[in-house]
Amino acid sequence: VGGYFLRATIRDVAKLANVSTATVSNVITESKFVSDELRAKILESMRILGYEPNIVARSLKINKTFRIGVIVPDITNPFFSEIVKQIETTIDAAKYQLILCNSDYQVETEVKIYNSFIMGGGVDALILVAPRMTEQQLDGDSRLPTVVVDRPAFKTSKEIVFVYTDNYVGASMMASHLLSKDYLRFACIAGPESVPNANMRFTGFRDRLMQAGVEKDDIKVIRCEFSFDEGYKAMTEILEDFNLTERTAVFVSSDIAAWGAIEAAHAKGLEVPKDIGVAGYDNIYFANFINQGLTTIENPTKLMGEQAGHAILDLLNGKGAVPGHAIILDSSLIVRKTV
Amino acid sequence: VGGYFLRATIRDVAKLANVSTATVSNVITESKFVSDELRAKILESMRILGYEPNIVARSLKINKTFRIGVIVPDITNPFFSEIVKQIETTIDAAKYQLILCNSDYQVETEVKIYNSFIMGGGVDALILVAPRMTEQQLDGDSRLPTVVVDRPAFKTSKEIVFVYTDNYVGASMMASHLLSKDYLRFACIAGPESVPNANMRFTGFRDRLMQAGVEKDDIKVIRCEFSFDEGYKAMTEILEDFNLTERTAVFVSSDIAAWGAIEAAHAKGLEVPKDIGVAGYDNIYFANFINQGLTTIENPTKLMGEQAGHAILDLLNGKGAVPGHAIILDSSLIVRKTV
DNA sequence: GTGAAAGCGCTAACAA
DNA sequence: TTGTTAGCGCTTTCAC
Repeated sequence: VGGYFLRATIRDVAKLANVSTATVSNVITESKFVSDELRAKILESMRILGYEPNIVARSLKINKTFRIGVIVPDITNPFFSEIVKQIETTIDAAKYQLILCNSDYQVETEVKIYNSFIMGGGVDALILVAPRMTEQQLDGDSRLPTVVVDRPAFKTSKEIVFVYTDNYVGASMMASHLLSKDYLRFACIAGPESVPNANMRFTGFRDRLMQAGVEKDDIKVIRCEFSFDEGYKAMTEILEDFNLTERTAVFVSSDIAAWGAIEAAHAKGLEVPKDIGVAGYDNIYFANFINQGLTTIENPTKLMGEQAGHAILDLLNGKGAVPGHAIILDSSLIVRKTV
Repeated sequence: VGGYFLRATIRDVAKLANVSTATVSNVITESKFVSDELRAKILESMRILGYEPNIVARSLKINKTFRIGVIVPDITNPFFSEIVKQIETTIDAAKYQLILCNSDYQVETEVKIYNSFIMGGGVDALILVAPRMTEQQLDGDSRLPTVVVDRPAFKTSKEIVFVYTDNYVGASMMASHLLSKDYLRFACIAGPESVPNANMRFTGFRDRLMQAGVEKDDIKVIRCEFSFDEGYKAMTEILEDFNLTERTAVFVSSDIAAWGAIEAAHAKGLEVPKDIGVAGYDNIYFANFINQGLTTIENPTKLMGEQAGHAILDLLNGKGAVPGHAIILDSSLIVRKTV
């Protein structure tokens, strides 16, 4: 269609330079020594023909694509986009490219994408960010080196490495902080039950509270997706049920949903933290500016992305191939102004 | 390394089913009729062997990868992540995958990535989001169908389609609005000069203002990158120079920078819009909640992403191959509370 | 309706 | 040091 010319192949170059394709290949890959004379002639021929190696043919031959599949719930979520960006930066340095897929928070979609990767090939490895599929599925018939980010490790026989923070501990730090601020009633806007870390956050929070003597009835739970809208809705619901006669705090299990929750409180004419306390989780970039500064738990996205990138690179280079290896990063309490 | 088994090939399947590879291929691609008997036998063999076609080999043969390269300044920027997400959704429906690269707002990086795509192959097409390279570079020796998003069209002989809004018009709408609000002095925190649309926004803004009789000296300009941090810095700088004795408004040429600018104003003890008006551009998802609602210009990210996706698909299918075809989307003024 | 065989563009063993 | 050649796994013409 209109104006496209045929690409030169290695054979065209070889012919023009009067050498064999093997020699051309050797100057391209720098895998063998080629005399200066020939090398110059070949380079010149390549220039004349505008030759660039066909990456697909090479991939087929060497059985390596230099591409890594990344599955993420939603690239639009700042928490995930930070991670992806860092992954990209890290693997780019090693000449790998990233194939990005959104699962849209749907397990079925995630599994579909996952299967198409592990079966179809076309990538050398896989990075799964906050995956929701079952451990069995993850431990299934993949032949690909895999790193799982932001999900607790589990026992596996596969070449999987896990990069995450201890969300149970994080959530209980937040609970302690809330306790120290003299809140009496609590709500948790927790993430979906299909997300292991959402459950870690909820149980970490609740356990710490109950351990401090808070009654179960004084801890309301509501589940929602990790999004602004759902956080907004969840908070609206809570506000309808709850009478705020006692000092109450809401722990929302992601900053983005916490932001939505805060706006929902505003919409009801409530001030944060005066009328109700709201805490988040993740410490996304913007957290610092949500409602003058959202109190939250640091979930080190950059570090996670970086570690995930390095981990996958290691796996690809045959290092760090301990099945189920876990890289556990630190998280910490970030006290700001919403609680 | 440890536990990986060899993938079955089409020949293994053929052997097991006692047919030729051609027949197996025919059932896979459904390109020719195969008797029910053989088809069943082949399907069964595939199942037994856990066979899946090697996508790389197929790509080499049919000279098509079903992958599209997408270059974006920064996936972490909500404006871009929205676009990318929509692109992904759109092309996914046509079985294409997306290879994501961040240029980090650097022209050199962008050009490097661009070249590696147009030379090396490995993708069937390219989508460039808000690219900064020159028109000559864009009109250079690419053989790939390309769509350029969020940048004004220019004359080209290549199979490029442009998807964008008229930023000159958008900015002048904002200027009109500011005028109607009786502001007397103006500043424009404009994007980098290397970005065509940043200049459109600035000139559209200034022209409208001067046309209404505003003196050039009452329009301050300062350039910065499209980011929260840079918007913050730019505003800080403006505030040091400007005495706010007269009603002044700052037009920031992206929402994300506008947010930074607003926070900078807050840091100086100023209230928006009481002490100073701030307007943005793009209407990103969060704009609705920045400082109770950022006044801005709608830049339809979803539509842009969608149109870009469809455009690239059309190009790939040989449709819409008019060199330099432009798809111009509407933008509109979104009046909220910061001005 | 099915099969034999060529060949996509490259790399790498082996030969010279 | 350089060349010959087989073959990666697939699709596709062309016989049958």
